Amino acid sequence: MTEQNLLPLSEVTFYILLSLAPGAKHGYAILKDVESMSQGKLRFSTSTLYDALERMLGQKLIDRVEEGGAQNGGRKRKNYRLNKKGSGLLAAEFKRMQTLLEVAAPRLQESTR
Amino acid sequence: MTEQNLLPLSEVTFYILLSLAPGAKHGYAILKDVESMSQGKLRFSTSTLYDALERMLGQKLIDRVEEGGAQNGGRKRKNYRLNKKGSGLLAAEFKRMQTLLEVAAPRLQESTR
DNA sequence: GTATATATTCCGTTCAACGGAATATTGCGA
DNA sequence: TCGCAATATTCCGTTGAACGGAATATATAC
Repeated sequence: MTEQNLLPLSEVTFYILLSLAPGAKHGYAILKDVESMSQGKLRFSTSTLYDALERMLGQKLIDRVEEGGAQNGGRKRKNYRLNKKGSGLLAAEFKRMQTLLEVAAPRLQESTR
Repeated sequence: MTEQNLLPLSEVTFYILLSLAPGAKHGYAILKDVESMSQGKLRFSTSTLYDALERMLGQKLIDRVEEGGAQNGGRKRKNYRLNKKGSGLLAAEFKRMQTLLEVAAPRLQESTR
């Protein structure tokens, strides 16, 4: 999987990476963070979020770091941390969007003339 | 279907709207246009393109305008034209991306510190 | 006329995204 | 300590966008 093949990022992937950029978080915290980042406009269902986290682990964009907490057999909160590949991909998507906006701007003018 | 529900646009939808902004085109011409717009980096399969065009017709983002050409019973080239809803949606997606970049920029800094 | 480029349609597969319910854990006030 | 709300994760089934690739049709050039 080259970086190019992963672009463009889906909205959920982009927001997860963005949410983890300042530091590790567990799933539910990401959910709330995205909600506030988007002024409540964006709300992913839990399945969408956790599906995406699993996928991103498989793609090696993020790492899971266990937290002390729940006892044996119980569920633990799982923390996720951006790794090098993940932050590189986030930066690449950022650039992709910037470039796209530059390409799009002059055409947008034409559509409203 | 409100405009919000259609956002974010998929890459193929965005590029189709963008390609039609300067004027009507038929499917294959859009395909070639997108290729050149992206300096050959982006190439949709024909099924992806024509699937998207059908969907966008259903969503009333574009209109089909028949062209003189092929005789009775044969296939005609079909031209597609951006309508008001389509160009509005393109503008909305443009703004969405701009806003997203603004939100993302400070976080990107943090991820590379 | 036949090869090549242009153009559209069709078929089957995969997988991200989703709603929503079920399950589990933590914190807190009465 | 009981119970309730908030926090947090997992599970299930469905849908539809995106895709590769083949088939089909038409136009153009030689």
